[in-house]
Amino acid sequence: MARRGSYAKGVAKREEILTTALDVIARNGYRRTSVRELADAVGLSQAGLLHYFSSKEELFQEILRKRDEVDTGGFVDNDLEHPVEGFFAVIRHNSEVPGLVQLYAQVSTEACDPDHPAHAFFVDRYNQFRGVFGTLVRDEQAAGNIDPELDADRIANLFLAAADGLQTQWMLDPSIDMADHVAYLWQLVTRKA
Amino acid sequence: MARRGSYAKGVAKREEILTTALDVIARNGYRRTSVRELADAVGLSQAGLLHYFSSKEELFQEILRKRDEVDTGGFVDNDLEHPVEGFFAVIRHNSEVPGLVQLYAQVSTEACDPDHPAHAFFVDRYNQFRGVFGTLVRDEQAAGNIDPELDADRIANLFLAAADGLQTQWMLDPSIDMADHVAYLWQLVTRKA
DNA sequence: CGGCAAAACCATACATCGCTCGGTTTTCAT
DNA sequence: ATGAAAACCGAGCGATGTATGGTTTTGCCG
Repeated sequence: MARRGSYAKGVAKREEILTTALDVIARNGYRRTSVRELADAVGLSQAGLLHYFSSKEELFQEILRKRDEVDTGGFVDNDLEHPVEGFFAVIRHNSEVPGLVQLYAQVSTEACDPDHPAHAFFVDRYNQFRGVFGTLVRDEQAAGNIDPELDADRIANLFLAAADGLQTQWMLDPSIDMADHVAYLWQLVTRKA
Repeated sequence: MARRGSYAKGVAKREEILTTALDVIARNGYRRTSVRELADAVGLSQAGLLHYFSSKEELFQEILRKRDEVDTGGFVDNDLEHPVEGFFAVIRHNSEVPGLVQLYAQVSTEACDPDHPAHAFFVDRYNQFRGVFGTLVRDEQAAGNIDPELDADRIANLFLAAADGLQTQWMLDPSIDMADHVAYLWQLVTRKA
């Protein structure tokens, strides 16, 4: 009943774990990163780390959730001339944090399994993004920048899919420019030949 | 020096392993499938199975390589009125073998790590597909079906990316129609508004 | 045939993994 | 100051992928 919150030291440590874990993954790669290594990197035992995140998968999910918060706060909400520029900015930013991209790709793929603890998180995430991008397209249609005959929902899904799929291609061959390709897709959609 | 080939029994068993493994993965999911389970399913010990595939990852890579052979032989090479229809057919076929799609998504993502044994395989695979789809687009441009001003290579990459990304969305929400969305992207590219 | 090298296959063991359990130490509101 | 909860640990459990050193089976060659 008398539930007490986290101590100051606890919340700081939790934050330290999140940022340090991302560093370790970026350096060692997702596959070779174990809970023991992550615990060592922040000066904890494995059991000590698992006091904060009850499983490895929960820790990873939390890293990605934090990334989403930073991204939507820093890029998407800005008052840009063209709202889609915020989307491009996120993608450009991603190519500077390959460890995060790798982590995202790996976890989101694993979470396709309905039994995965982060399954619901990603289902919800994609639905949110579909909604946001769908209204973005509809706004551009209303503004006369996109042919109103086009299907906004399908276009939204295609953009999310292209962004995801380009990550795979970029990780396999970093000379692939993700933002450039997504911008070209936008050009394909907005062109009025 | 006197290297002898596989016995008849061996090649049959190898084939049985490939098909059975795919069944098991489709039923249990990629995450919950262990080498011991796969070995049991074909009546072998773990060591017996690893005589054919020196590692779990090599086995999975071999399943995907075989899938590619079947797909390109059965769909792409056909003399279709519109060659891109072969591409759509593969995607439609994929939605009937969710286990394979899950396996492909998982392994291709893991193989983004340069140290992964299947890394070179996937780098090569994507380069091949980029080439094939690029010439497909250029052919359509020559035939007057696609605006010759458009960048065939970028479009090819976008199609591969969309196909990959739609797999994630489809696995998270099977009501997403992958083939329909890719066909819509084709419509976006071929339209001459 | 018969022999014999290589393929097919197994029992066992090992290191590492994520995670649990029972405990001790540290924090901090009262 | 005190006591309850948070912070943290040592030890260990079950499962995993894989290496080792062997035995059995196959099928080419003389």
